[in-house]
Amino acid sequence: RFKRMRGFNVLHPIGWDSFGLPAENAAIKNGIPPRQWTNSNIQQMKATCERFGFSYDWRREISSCEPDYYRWNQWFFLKMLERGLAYRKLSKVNWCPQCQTVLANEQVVDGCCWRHESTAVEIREIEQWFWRITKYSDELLADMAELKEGWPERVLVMQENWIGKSRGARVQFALSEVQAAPLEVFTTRVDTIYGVSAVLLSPHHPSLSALIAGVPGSTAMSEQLDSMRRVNLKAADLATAEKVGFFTGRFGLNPFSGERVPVWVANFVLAEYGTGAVMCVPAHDQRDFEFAQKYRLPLKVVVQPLNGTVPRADQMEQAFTEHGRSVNSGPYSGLESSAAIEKMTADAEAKKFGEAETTYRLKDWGISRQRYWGTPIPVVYCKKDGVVGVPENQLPVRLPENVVLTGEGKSPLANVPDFLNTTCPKCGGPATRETDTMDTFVDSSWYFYRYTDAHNDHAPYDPANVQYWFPIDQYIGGIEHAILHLIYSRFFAKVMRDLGLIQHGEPVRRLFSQGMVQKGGRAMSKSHGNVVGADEMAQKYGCDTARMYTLFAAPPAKDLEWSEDGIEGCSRFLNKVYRLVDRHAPSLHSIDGNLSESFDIVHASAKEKLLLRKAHQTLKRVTNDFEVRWHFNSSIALIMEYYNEMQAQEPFEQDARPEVAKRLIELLVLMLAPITPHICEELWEMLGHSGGLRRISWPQFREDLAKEEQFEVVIQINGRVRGKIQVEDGLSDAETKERALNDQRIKHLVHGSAVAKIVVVPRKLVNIVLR
RNA sequence: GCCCGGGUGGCGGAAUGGCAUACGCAGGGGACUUAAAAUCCUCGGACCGUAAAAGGUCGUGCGGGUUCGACUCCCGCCCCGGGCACCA
Repeated sequence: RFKRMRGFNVLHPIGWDSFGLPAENAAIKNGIPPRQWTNSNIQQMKATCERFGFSYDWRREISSCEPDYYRWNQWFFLKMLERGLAYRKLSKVNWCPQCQTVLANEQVVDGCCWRHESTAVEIREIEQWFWRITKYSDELLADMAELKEGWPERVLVMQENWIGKSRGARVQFALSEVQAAPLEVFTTRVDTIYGVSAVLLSPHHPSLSALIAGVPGSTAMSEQLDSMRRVNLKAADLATAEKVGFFTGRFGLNPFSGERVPVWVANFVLAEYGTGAVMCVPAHDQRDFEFAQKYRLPLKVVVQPLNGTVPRADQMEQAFTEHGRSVNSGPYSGLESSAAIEKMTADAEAKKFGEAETTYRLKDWGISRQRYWGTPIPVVYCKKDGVVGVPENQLPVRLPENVVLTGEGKSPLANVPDFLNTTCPKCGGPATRETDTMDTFVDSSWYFYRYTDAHNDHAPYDPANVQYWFPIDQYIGGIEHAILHLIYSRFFAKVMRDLGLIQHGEPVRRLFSQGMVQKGGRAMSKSHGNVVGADEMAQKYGCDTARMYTLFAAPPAKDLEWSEDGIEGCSRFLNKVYRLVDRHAPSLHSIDGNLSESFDIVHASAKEKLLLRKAHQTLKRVTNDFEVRWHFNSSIALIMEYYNEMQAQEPFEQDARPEVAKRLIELLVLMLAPITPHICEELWEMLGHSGGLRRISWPQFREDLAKEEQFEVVIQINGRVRGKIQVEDGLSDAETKERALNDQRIKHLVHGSAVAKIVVVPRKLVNIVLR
């Protein structure tokens, strides 16, 4: 509303992210079909939005569970399939036994489901569809430079960590006694390789069983391996779990030094990162240090601090992990760490036992869900042609209704023969449909583009519309979206750009992370069951009061423990404003309150001056609070102060011309209009205006009206306030100083002391520093 | 462990190096009223001081620093919230 008053063409849309598990679970619990349950919720929420006057553009309303929306999810899927961005593979997945479905990596929190905080995620092997978000890892990282201005730093940091780029080298350790492919390790500190005491393998390392076969004691080792693999701790516990390992009986050869080093299995080596094998350098890695201490592996110092001495191996209490200078490192001794890394990597490449490599923590996005209430994946399986995408002209693949929902670990769609059995688009022979549905984060990854063209039935949107509106000027959302939704959306924009649909690569220019509203110390949410109904508040106090109070309670960036203490104050205030207007409206009804550009405050009465100044000073700060700072609570406080001043000057119409009196009241109403639109419409009409506030501009701030003639200057002695004087504008520093020193009380206090210095801040303060 | 936020009256919070506690809530006192509601006026950081004033000292998580002057900037801690976490 404020931006519209400022003359902007504002697109303020609304839509319903309406697919997903909660609807399905509620349907199972209550015996209502998900669509019915979902749509009745939408009706209710829509009524609330309308009641509160949120001024959404309802012509652009969308709902992701409708075929006219989700067909475009399917369309994007097919585009990705064509381009090799969608692929299917048997993979270990996170499985939530409560949800009975797969979770994306992003949906696993502390080793548990993001919805079921106490349910540990299991690992299962299932055929899954993936989207190749990792193809964009570098770009997702690099383009964050564009977002530095408009995005909160913490969100960027979280995304950067999530992508987790690290540069290093992959180095081969040949096995010394067996005929087998060399072990490959990934390291970011190849400069420490002369300090290697062992090669450590993950318990899940693929060549492990072949490696230990035939080694004495291999049966015991297999048992030990089995138990290590079974341990399925929460990620958080994993980080603090005790380090355990055993020697495999095999040896590898350090390609740089030629040294023979033992190969160990260690529980803390991650299988899914790098190569699943690392080099163990106890002197320069804290984890290796702890492991080596426990198993008495040798410790060899190969890096020393730049301005220190070589620490004695037997006196080290922890690993020295920083960069420094190489020592005991053959031909590389004496090089600084970064130079050593560069040279050793180059040499490894030249001698073909290693190469530079960059790894990422980001993994491809698994989008298959074994549940009903989502977008069907538009693929059929044919005995002859294999995996075949559904042709575009057959979209949407409709989600069948009247399906028996079981909530058990496979998609209910597999039990719907009419859906399941189809013909192959290629050969016309019998085929079956994919029965998994898409992760609902697909729905929310591109929905905002649809707002520009919500009813297009031959494309997700007309690129020309997107060209006009995008990138989004201002996106608002909770911090919980920092990684999941906001990284998927950025990925989607890049895919759409590569499809030639859009010109830009970043969908959101400015992001505002609002605080979470809490109740009883937890985020207010349906799943916690601690939601305070907005309708009840509106019922009791009116929706303008409710709107005002939610803005007044705290700045929007802040988390807020919800309480309705204080809403009475907003209610009282709006009543006072109403009475003020009601009091003056009859006499001012037919007056033109538009002060001309040439209106000169010099000729105004004292009361006119006082109130016009207050009004325009308020206007200046309120405008800034709305536009720049987003501190709606303090803008409301300012408007209250302005009202208080008007109230204190009553009856001001006696000392103010009617057009001035009217303008003063109009300014109050206009500043409140974005906050409490309904009452302001009424007040505006009472003041004699027809046609409503719809096309009324935000009032123009006038410096000349806001300007003070007199200023209160604080007099300090040694930084403590000791007096105040009134000075007129334009008084020189010297004169201000003079006046301050002539003040009776100051004279008295300064008397007899030596003045070391006097600081004058024009129109504000004089500080007299006594020695 | 690392990275972000945050810590101000009884409460929500204000103050972008210049009068700390604006605005509002709750509370005390008063006016109006037969009474209540509503409304209006008024007082509220702590301590010392005073018959009451006037004054004074301390005070924005703790300890230092920079500055004429610090809630604000710098350094070091503590506590709370969030994120990442055996990523080699």
